[in-house]
Amino acid sequence: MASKKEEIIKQLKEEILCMELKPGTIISETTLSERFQISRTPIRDILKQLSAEGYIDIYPQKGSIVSYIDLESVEQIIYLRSTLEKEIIKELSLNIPLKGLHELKTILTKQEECIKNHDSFNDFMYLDDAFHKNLFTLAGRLFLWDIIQQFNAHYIRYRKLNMLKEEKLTEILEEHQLILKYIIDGKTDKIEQLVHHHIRADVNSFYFQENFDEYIKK
Amino acid sequence: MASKKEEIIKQLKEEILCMELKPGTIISETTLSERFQISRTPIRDILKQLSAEGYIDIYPQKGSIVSYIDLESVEQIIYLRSTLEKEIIKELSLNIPLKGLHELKTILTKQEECIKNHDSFNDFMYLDDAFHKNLFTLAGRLFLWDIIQQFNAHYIRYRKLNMLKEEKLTEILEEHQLILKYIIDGKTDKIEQLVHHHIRADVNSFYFQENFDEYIKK
DNA sequence: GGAAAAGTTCTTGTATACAAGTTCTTATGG
DNA sequence: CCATAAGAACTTGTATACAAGAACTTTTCC
Repeated sequence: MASKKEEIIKQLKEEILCMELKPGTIISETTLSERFQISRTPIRDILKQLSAEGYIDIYPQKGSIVSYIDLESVEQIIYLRSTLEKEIIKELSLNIPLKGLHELKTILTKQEECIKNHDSFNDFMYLDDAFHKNLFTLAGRLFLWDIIQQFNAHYIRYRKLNMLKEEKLTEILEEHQLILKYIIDGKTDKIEQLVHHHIRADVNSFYFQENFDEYIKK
Repeated sequence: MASKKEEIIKQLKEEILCMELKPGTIISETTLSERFQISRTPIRDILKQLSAEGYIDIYPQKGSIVSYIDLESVEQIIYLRSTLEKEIIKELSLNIPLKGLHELKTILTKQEECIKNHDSFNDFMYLDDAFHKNLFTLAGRLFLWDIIQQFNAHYIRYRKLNMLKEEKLTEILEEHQLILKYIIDGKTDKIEQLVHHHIRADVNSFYFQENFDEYIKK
């Protein structure tokens, strides 16, 4: 029944990422075991894993809570991503397979439609992730993308709180298009600055979300 | 008794890293629970963690073995380190605190002595790690150093198998000294190439270790 | 009334019994 | 003799009982 555990983990991650389970919420082993009709032993395994990925904080012999968003983690992950993606995209600009270009274009087309149709922020951001993940994959660095995902709990929630205005989404899309253009044209020298700005862009627009502070780690 | 678990983890990690527990060795929960005089429940917690960090592979409902060295992981971690360190050292070359310079120099002095005294490979590599960790710390990126450490099980063992000749150690030391010189002189432009070579250097000398192949993941 | 201490009721941590699955051995039939 | 199937002896996975610790409530004493 490994799949049952996986199911529960997926479920809890979703609830935490979409802030249904708010930072600070007490996580009780017995409550969870009743909810999912499973004993405490596998629940403990699940909590260990969620803790390792930053979703919850375990206080030994006291209890666990949904982790508060740690701005330090967010900043470090942004730095990591921006540094790696600069390098990766530079490499792609020297040599990218045609099939890869096609996949990237397809994603950008979908993002355009997303904006036209006024789809949800989540749908757009799903495509944003797909675009960046594709870059890693094309460069043979999916391994590193997966590592980053394991430390993403804080970053994703942060981004969610900073819900972007529609004009911001357009900006993101335009930058994606520009990145792709630079890759195609082999304009290696211009990539560094653009990617640097692109990864950090959403950090600059976090002002209009209410009740922000109570979710942040002090 | 969280410290008891930590002790056991530390012990097992050591035995795996120094190849006392060879890749492919079967890890039995009951055997470990007898050896450490503790029940299977905490042992399972320990195995989960060792698995997450790549030290062992768990085959559900079958058993666990000490992981074979995965060359793919090694290559990816080297890429990650080299990319990050290029960036970090460039930043340090623009602005490094005096105290940091002193610490780095102290480490290099110890490495010199290490070579003079014909100390063990392990002692030298401990100082190598200390040097690089210090660079991360000075740049405010200890967070990222710690992430890398979590995926180091393959890299460390690989490096160990590639036991370096003494002249190679001298080369490493000289490169460290050069890195430090570039940082001090602010020669940002020269750093990239040097660090790139430095991180990848040990990859080029893996030819003279016997029985290498049986430890490698196919 | 307030403070400190004892006791109750939570929490998680550990040990163990049992269930379920895998592998190895043995036996049986062709 | 070999192949296949049945069963025994392992493995890990789960449930549960119990231990130990933390927090909260109540009581007792000043």
